[in-house]
Amino acid sequence: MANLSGVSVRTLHHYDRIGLLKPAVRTESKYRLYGENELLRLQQIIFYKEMDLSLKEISEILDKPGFKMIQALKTHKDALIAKKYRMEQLIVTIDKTINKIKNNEVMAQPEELYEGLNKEKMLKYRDEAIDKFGKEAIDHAESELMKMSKTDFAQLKEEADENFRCLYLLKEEDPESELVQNEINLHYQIIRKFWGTSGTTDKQAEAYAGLGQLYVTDERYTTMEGKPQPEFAAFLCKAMDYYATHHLK
Amino acid sequence: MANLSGVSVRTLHHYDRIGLLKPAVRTESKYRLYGENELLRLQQIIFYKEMDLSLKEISEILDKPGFKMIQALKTHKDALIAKKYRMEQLIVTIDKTINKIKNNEVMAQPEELYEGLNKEKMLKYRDEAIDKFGKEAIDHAESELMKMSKTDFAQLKEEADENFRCLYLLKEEDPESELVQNEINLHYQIIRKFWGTSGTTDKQAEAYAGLGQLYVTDERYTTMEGKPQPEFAAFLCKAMDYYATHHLK
DNA sequence: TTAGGCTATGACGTTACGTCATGGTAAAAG
DNA sequence: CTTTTACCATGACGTAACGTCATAGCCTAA
Repeated sequence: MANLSGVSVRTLHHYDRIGLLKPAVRTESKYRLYGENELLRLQQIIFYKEMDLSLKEISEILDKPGFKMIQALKTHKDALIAKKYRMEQLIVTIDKTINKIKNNEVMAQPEELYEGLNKEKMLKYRDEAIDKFGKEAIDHAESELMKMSKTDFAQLKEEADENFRCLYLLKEEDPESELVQNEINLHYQIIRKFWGTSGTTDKQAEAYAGLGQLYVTDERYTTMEGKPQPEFAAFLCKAMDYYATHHLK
Repeated sequence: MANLSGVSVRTLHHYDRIGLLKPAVRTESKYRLYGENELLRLQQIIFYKEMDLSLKEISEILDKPGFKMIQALKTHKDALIAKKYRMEQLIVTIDKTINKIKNNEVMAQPEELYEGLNKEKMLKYRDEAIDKFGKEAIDHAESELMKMSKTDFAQLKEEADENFRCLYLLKEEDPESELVQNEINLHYQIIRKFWGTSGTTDKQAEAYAGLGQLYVTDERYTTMEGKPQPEFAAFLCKAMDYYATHHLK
């Protein structure tokens, strides 16, 4: 049986033990003898294993017919798509890391963290943020930022600026429209990078909505070309609040 | 430390035990106290974990600098690419399977196996093949085929025919040229689907070369539009033999 | 009869922790 | 000063799917 199918003897033992594939008969000397039915079942098992299903899932599929099976396969397909996506992300990240090492870019120093930004302003923002979100969160965020290289940081800042410009252009749209919400989602992802990803999801949701309030109450954060934009601030606040309540659990 | 970093206390215990991350000090009551250095190291660990590296790999990377690290990352990247590719294949397979189930295509019955082909001829071929490659291989091949649905089988047949036509068009080329060898490789893959994938690689190589001989000695297999093509048969034989000796170990 | 080759069972190893269970500690509450 | 509350530590078992011995029985050809 093992030779015919290509699986190991140990594997057959294992399948026997867990009840996935029992031998047709057991001789008096305890030898496992398999028949044609067992071979066919084994081949099904191998097939589903190739599709990365767990043995538990396989036995559920093999012992039930039709509809359930499609459901299981679809679920599994989604999982595979997610995995594939993850692989892609990781590949990109690795490439970036390799480049960083090659360029001898070391982790940024704390002093450089706010480089390129108005230092005073940032420190004020920092204090305010500590009040709003707690010292732990900010400490965490800073340690996250410190792990980034200069180019990474510059890129993140660029992304954030671009995103902000996009949102500004959408300020006449419905804050709850898909268009706006997509951009808000991007905003949230970027902000998360500044914060790091600590805290539970609902705490994060709360904090994110809170950040929206911050935009409204402090026009410094919604000033375009020197001019305060209170309506834009209100728009942002609505969009962020909607996002927090509807997309962050 | 656990709160700051987001990992569990158990995880810290684990890292301590395996020596990946030791606390800075241990109080008299055995409490683990971590300092800033440990926090930074932990964040590195988390970073590499996100990249799907094993803890062993991480400790190797963190305890050695520069070049080795790039090497490790590249190796890992290749692995990720392979995984991603695998995911893609699996997704396609699952889709096909779902479609098959939806179309209520059951596994083909043995009688239908040679449907569309000249039955007599096929049975003769079958006997001959059993002589050549042994009963086991043919039995296995048939059970493989039986697992296929009708459309699958038709598709495989179509692929085989197309491949055969291509090879015929290449009959004036050098049998060892890359062009021909690529098509021969495809031919081998298709033949393998008929055979299943049982047996060791060298046995398969032997059998594949033997199949070439079969083409030469029996013109039935290289008859185009009713006319035997002995030169084409010889060409095929050379190409297959070269492929078997050079690409099949 | 014996050696070679196959089989069975049992148990430990692998990865990266999760999840108890038991018991000690530290600091706040009473 | 004691209790409560909230952490902390160690130890051990569980997970998925077998691989890898170790020990011992079985079958068959020479």
